[in-house]
Amino acid sequence: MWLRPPREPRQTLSLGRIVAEAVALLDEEGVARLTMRRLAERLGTGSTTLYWHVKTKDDVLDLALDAVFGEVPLPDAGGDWRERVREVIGGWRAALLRHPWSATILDRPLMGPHALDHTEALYAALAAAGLEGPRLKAAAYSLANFVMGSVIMQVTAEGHGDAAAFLRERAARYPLLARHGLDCDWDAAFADGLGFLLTGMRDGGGTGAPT
Amino acid sequence: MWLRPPREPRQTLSLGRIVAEAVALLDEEGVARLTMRRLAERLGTGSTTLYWHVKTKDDVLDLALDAVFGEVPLPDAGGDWRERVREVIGGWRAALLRHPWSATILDRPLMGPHALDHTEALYAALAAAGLEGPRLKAAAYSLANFVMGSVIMQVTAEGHGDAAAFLRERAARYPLLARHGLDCDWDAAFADGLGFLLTGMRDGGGTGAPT
DNA sequence: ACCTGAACACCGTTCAAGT
DNA sequence: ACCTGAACACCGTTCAAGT
Repeated sequence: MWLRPPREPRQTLSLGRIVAEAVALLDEEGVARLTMRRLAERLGTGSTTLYWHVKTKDDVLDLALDAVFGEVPLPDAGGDWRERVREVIGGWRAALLRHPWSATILDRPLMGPHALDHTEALYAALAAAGLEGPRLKAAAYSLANFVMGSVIMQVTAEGHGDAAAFLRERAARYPLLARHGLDCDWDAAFADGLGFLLTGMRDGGGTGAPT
Repeated sequence: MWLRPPREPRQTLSLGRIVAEAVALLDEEGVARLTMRRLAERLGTGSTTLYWHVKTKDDVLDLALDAVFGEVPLPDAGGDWRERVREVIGGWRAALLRHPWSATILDRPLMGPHALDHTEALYAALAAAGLEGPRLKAAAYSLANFVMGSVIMQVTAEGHGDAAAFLRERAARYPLLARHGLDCDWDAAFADGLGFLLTGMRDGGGTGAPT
């Protein structure tokens, strides 16, 4: 008895533990290192064991992404609707930027419980502003597209080398880009864009049909 | 001589041929099937041969994505600036939607010559509207984010099962989503959102600072 | 119900070698 | 300059088998 190795007090595996470890792995090592084998290793199991808890590696990614949305607190109702929208959308942005790998992973349905809770909250904030029908839908759609796009653009820009220097060398061909593409204040650009959308969806804009 | 196999009149390999074949492969078989081996097979070479023309598989993806931008005609200057912006942004959207795999690939720097030409054209259209400085930048940023987000959202929504039915079952928990998340008219939603942005960036919106 | 190991059919990439 | 083959160090996933 005493000579036997002291029976690893390792917690039993569970979906929750798998997802938490996946997020940690993604944070620490990046998306390319998320491997069923590597994940299992960090959990102290064989890779094939994961397949009892999860159907495929894609499941792990879906769950990890939803966990990011789970970090965002839901806004409380009431108050200025504009402020509430800024809170929801800003919350998404902050959470996604905290986990840059999520930008690489945004090309999958946001149908997890946390994502849905937040999307519903966004609709609620817009409905409180008096929007309804296709107009409400268009507003929610635009805002969601805008955040997703922002995060992806920022993460990829920050991740890949010195684009500014690259553009400066080509200032002759791309004068406007070279002048403005540099020294990004991402937060300000984001706030401005959000401002455009918010005032746009108040002041008509209607079906946006070309004239 | 006559008995020898008739010396494959196979065109010599070139970067152009590799990229064209990669786009065809992506269109026909999807992003998961883009493999250096599979690509080489379609080109009638060994997979390792590709590495003389290309440094890594990522290069192939970068080139394929830029080729998509290359399909979009550049807008001619002049005319209503709003119409011109709609032309550029709508052109991006159409081209990206024609190659749904591109949505999965948008998390990489859009620094290819075609992408840069179009981004410069977008800046030019906005500059023609009188925008300048950080305001111009914010406008371009918002528009680019919006298209990218739109394409990604639409492609993933269309690619993955019946989200509408899923939401209908959960109408109790997500009432607004269940009511509006269905029967999407993507084109209308896109046009509306673009309208929001265009009117927003004309009518002030300023730094979008919260009040 | 949960975990394991061996095995299958793949990957991207390197490199010495050929023409 | 361009192409080839063999080889390395990996992948996701299945499945029969164990407890």
